[in-house]
Parts: sequence; C-alpha cells; structure tokens
Amino acid sequence: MPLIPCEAGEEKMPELPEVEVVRLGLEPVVVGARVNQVRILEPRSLRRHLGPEEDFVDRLCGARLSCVLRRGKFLWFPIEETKEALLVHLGMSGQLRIGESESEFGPLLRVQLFLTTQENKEAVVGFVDQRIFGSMAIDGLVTNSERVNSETRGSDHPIPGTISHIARDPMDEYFDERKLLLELRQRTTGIKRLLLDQRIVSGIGNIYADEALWRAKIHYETPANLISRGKVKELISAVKFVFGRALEQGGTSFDSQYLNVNGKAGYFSRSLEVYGRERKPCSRCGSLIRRDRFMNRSSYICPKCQRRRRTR
DNA sequence: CGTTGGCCCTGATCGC
DNA sequence: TGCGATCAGGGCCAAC
Repeated sequence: MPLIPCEAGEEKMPELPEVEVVRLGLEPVVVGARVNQVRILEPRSLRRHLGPEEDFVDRLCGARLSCVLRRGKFLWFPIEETKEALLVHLGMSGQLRIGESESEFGPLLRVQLFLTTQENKEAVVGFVDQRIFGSMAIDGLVTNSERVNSETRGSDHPIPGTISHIARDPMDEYFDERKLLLELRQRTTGIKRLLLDQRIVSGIGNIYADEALWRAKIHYETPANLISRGKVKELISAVKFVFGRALEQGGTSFDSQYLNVNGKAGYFSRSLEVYGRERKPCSRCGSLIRRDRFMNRSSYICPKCQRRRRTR
C-alpha cells in the first residue's frame, strides 16, 4: 500500500483545497465505518475537546461515522448514534492518514483510530501533527437556529457547536457572495487580515490570500472600505479561481484512495504565482516579487502590480 | 462592537 | 560539535 513518505521542508499549511483533498481521500474508507478503538499518544492534540481525554475516547468508541463534511479548513465526521461529531482541524502541520497497520505513521503520530469499514475490513486512521496546532474533539451538532451567527440563507444542516462562528467558504453551495461583499466594504481593517478572518469568510490561509491578492492586484494592507465594489468582486473571484485551480491539481494527482490522504502531498506549488517566490520575476510584469513581514507572517507581493491603496 | 497585537507549539535549519 | 536564535502561521483571546 503506497504511503507518502515524510519529506522535511516541503511541509505547508493546509488550506481549503488541501483539506478538501484529504476529505475526498477519507470518504471511501470512513463512511459507514465503526470505531473500535482510540489511542491518544499526545493529549494536547485534544485541546479543542471540552472535557477530559477519557471522555473523548468514550464518546468515540463504538461510534459509526456517517460521512465526512468540511467547512473552510475544518473537517467533521457525524456520529450516527448521537447528535455529535468527531471534529478535526489540521492546524499547520496536521495530517490524517489511512493505513492498515499500526506502526507506519512515524514518531509524530498523535492520535490513532482503529476502524472496521463498511466492507468489514480493518483500517487505521493516524492523526500525525508535528507542531500540535491541529486538534481533534467530539463536539455537539447544532442547527442553524441555535447558532451564534445564524445564517440568513442556506441549508439547516447541523454543524459542530464550537465552529458555528466559522463563515461559509467560497466553495460552499450556499456561500453568500453579496453578504461578504457588503461586510468587507464597511470594514476599515486591512484586506488581508479580513481574508484570513474565518468568521468573515473561511478556508483562506496565508498562501492563497497572497495568491488571490496578486491576481486582483490589491496590496495586502489596503483598508477594505477603500476598495471599490468591482475590485472586491474581482478579489472574491480570484479566491475562487486559486481554490479551483488547486483543487484541479489535487484531483489529478489523486490516483488511489490512499494517495494524498495527508496534509502535504496535495500542495500544488506549481500553481503559485507569488507565495514563496521572493526575488523571482512576476509572471505578469517581470518585477521582482518581494517578501514583507506582516501580522507575524510573510506576505509576498509584486511591488508594481500591487500598489498600496490602489482601489479601482 | 471593531480593531490590533501577541501567544501557542515543535522540529528543521542557520550562524557563530 | 554544540547551542541558541529563527522560522513556519491558524485560531483564539486580551486589551483598548
């Protein structure tokens, strides 16, 4: 069975497209599977769980998982017997990998789930996470009317309570583009910070934020309310474009159900125009890409295409 | 409430 | 060879 080896250095934070590829890879194995046993190797990986470690294990053991859902960068597995779900966030370095034996996940294995699949086969899911920014939890599912930010449109499918503040992502069929447009245009904060704020729009991380801003030719610090309506629309289209392109590439390298069921193999660096391309030429104008420090992270821009406070 | 700054966390890598 | 500094950044929270 092919397992992707860990190669140091090429690790990147999974954003929406990578998480979706993980979701697709898990789906055939996990849907209808029964959890027989749970092993916690690193209790800090349960930080999001509201309760002790034993409680997490008790609630999950014996559960049948009905499907794999995603919003933004969160994944969850509703449990058939209860109104709860196994909630997972990969953080910066988390991976969910499918295996058949116990020992193939390496020293960064944090949580292990032993499953019996719908086809009555044994499977093991390993949660591997170097930096322990990712986490797992058992969380109650709530419907729209019970949510913190109840939504004005869309389905009333239940969602884990602790992530009910997470906005719909741009690939969601009920994503409300007009609502996002209106919200962005009345905020004075720099546009990149808003793109990264999962309460406003989810799924975007540092890499695809830079990519989308480059496509729309917007400087990352431009106050959102100073960007014209048309330009904000362009930006939202750019987000959808970079997500869509990454998903296509993730899909093409997706030969078997085991391939790409981890947080890194699906990273599609060939398609990146600015991120990680410091001092390399902009593919539009030839200017050298610059790396700035911003919000304790890197921002890559083309200094010519993305001028400060360009609004139209 | 909107905005902003900073903390968490580990292993790879770099400079001296 | 050793060792401290640096870097990666999503989510969340305190402070104003």
